[in-house]
Amino acid sequence: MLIRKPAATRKAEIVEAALRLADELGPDRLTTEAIAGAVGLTQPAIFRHFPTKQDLWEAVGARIGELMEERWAAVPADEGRATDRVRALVATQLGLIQATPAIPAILFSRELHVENQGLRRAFLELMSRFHRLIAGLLAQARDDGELCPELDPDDLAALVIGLPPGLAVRWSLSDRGFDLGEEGRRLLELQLRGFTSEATRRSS
Amino acid sequence: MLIRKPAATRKAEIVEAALRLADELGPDRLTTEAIAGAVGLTQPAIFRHFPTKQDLWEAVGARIGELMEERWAAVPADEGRATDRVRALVATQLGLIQATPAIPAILFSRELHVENQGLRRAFLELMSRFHRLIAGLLAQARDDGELCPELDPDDLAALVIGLPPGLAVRWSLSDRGFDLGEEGRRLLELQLRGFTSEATRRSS
DNA sequence: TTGCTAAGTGAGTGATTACTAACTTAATGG
DNA sequence: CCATTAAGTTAGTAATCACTCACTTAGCAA
Repeated sequence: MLIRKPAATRKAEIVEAALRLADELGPDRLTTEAIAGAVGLTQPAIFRHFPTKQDLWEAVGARIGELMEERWAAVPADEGRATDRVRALVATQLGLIQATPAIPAILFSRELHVENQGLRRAFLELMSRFHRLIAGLLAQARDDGELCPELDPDDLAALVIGLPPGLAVRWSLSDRGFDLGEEGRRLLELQLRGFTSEATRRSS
Repeated sequence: MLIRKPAATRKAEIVEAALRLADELGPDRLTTEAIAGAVGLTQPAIFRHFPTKQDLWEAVGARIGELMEERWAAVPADEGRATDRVRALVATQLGLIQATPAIPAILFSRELHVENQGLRRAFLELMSRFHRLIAGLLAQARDDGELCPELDPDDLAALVIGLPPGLAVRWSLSDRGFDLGEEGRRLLELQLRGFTSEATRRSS
């Protein structure tokens, strides 16, 4: 018959289905009916786990944050050159967008901006932390003589973190017609090369 | 009493209102009722001008394309250094996003991606033309000795056109808490500087 | 084995929304 | 000044959707 699962498990299933369907249908067209169907439940069952749809969006937002942090954490913190760690961190962002393509649309969706200011601020905080992380690594790279010393690591980091979403626009418009990770890595090389100090460039 | 306007004028008013409201309410929450209210008409009047809501979205999309082209065309084609024209073109993109902040959300919206593939392709074509435009200018700059000769202008252009949307994500998450144009121009300077050939950098 | 808890269902509701049909009247050209 | 055209209105409809409520039963602990 029907298998009942503990609430925590179901909640996770629902959030995951919501993320997938938000991509397939668009964040706006995401209905509780569609989610229920994907999970294999009736529509009212969703409301047992999330009293309102906004609660569901909140959980989806939190999940995206978790996914980001998980992937950052998987990048070893203290080995290799600082620039290599920047490469790895950017690669996680590209991989995340590829695995969960609804993310850019959700970041711009008004679920986040009009409906849920708190969540918007949470994402801003997350992005700021990522910014500081990258900026710190770039500062370290600069101190190691890898990067041009007169460039501001904060500004460089802004360019680096803008790269994945900037590329995602073209990826999205092209109907995902190219490999986001591959293209992103190639462009990041170019980006980092522009920051490189002449001494290092000659020596490597 | 009620002022009647020719269909062409009303259509333009409706599209403009839709663009503004798509930002305020989100592209998803954009209802014919809200548009009608903003234009000063009753809701069914919208359907006299646009038989279906999809026709309206198509017109909105076409309008965005027009706005882009208008602004590009305003950049003088044959004066100044090639890099200065790149600066001017990027500035138009930043200005457009600032003036019509719904654009990024619309680019990712499923109105465009699931509902209206033709429009998506039109935007891709528009972006490709912009890409070629920038790449051509960068190639020219390279030939003028302004840019490092071994860098591929196509890839450099990809970084340059990704800058405005990449920055728009942060702008949006920060609740538009900084000047997009100003920040964008500063980062573009940094970006271009990375592409600059050493000879030029020393001489300027 | 049994009794309790909570996951899930069936049936429904009010609000919203894209869209229609029949009618009205402002604007325009002759 | 009048007739025609077309912009706009009033009233309504079918569909969709978030959400509710009373009820059922799977799963677990004692």
